[in-house]
Amino acid sequence: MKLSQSEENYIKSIYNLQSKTEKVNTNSLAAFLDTSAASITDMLKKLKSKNLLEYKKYYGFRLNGAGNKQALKIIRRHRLWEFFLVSKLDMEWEKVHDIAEELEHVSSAELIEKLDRYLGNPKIDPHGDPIPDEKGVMPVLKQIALKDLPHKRNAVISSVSSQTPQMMEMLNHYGIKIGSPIKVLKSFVFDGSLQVKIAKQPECIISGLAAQNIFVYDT
Amino acid sequence: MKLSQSEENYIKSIYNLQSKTEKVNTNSLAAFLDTSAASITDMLKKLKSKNLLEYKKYYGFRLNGAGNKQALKIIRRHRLWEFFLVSKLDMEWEKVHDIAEELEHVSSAELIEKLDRYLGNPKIDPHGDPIPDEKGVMPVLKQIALKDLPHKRNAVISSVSSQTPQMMEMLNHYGIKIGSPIKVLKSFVFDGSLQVKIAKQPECIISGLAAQNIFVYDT
DNA sequence: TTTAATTTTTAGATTTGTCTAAATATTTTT
DNA sequence: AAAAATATTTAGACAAATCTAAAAATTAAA
Repeated sequence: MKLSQSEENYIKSIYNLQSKTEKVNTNSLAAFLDTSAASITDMLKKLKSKNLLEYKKYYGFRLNGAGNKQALKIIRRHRLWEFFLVSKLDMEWEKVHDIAEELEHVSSAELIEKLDRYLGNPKIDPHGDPIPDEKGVMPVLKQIALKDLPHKRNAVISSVSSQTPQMMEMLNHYGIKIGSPIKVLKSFVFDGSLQVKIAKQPECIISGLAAQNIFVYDT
Repeated sequence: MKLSQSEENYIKSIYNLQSKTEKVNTNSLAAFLDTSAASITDMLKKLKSKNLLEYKKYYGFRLNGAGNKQALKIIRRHRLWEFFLVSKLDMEWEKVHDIAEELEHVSSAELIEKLDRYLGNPKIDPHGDPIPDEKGVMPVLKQIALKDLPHKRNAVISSVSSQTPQMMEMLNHYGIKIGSPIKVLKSFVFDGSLQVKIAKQPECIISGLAAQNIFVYDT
């Protein structure tokens, strides 16, 4: 099924809202898309007629199986492009969203599968969000504290718990970014500090306290 | 200036037709875009109002300076993406046009400049067409017979003169494709044959006759 | 349980890009 | 140079996606 850019944007937005609330309602989607409630109603009719949506007037709506599948396809494209922009083109992860928003609508299946292979079948995007596979399955990623990551295991930084200026200063210094590949080389029992290798940067030491507040996906 | 996809497609098409005929006329553009003459007239008015076009009713039209600049920007994006698809994603050059047709409308300047750098500032796309630089200047590429290419010079295969099945068989065997990087390692005076290195493939020997019929851009 | 407030939908208009059919201009032919 | 053929433009309509304003349905409040 060939969808217009608008239809794709609506589907993706509904998917995102759905993951937070059970049923999505017109006004919240209107707010999310910064558009009028009337436009939402118009598009809902259209998506319903294409059998992507469960929708009863005045009762809210949610994607059905087919709609969810479409959403995952679009999200997959978006996140793969984000990964590309950061890891290959060296763009900053804060900036790639809007560009990926455009690239995601290029729908060639061959393109996306080759891009995926070229990128090494990444499991999470630069914002730390999981990338659905070619069948639309979200990878299940267990998030653990860096201090609990076994040695030599390839992992990816997923989040940081403390966002104090002091912490941020240190993260910046070590070039620690969401999505950066990381590996623990050695741990020191004395103070819990770790010797780690982050992305392409030289090895460095991270304190035990930092290692408790940095979380990674063990892939 | 932000242009719609349609506007960009018209501009690009006019540019292409212009390179063949002096003035473009309504019907030829309609045929080229597989659309009605009336649509052409509609869009011409729009492009004229945006000052991209010299257009006098019933007298044909052509892009002005600003229009040409826009066209070159779009062509640059198209050809860079084609290069990416072939050289990085390993797609076949016959298949990349349609995908590049979609990618070319993603207009972030930063994206394109970073893509260009990432690809190594290529000068020709996989079809052998030159890629305009970031200022919109088409590179001037001198095309010479492979037999006249100096040793060790980095060149790119641009065309083949003879397209007999026998020739094609040989080209396929050696993996010779338009756009492949090529370098002459050694030449044998006795029969004019050359030892060459093509793309990532192992070194091979090409006959003097073949070397007369294969043309390259000396970059 | 009526009234008030909120949410959602409908009605009708607008913009962009397209179309067909008719009108007009230009070019070619006789 | 008038008629015929061709090319181009205009007029009017249509579909997609949006909007505003008004109507209808639902929910909350008094």
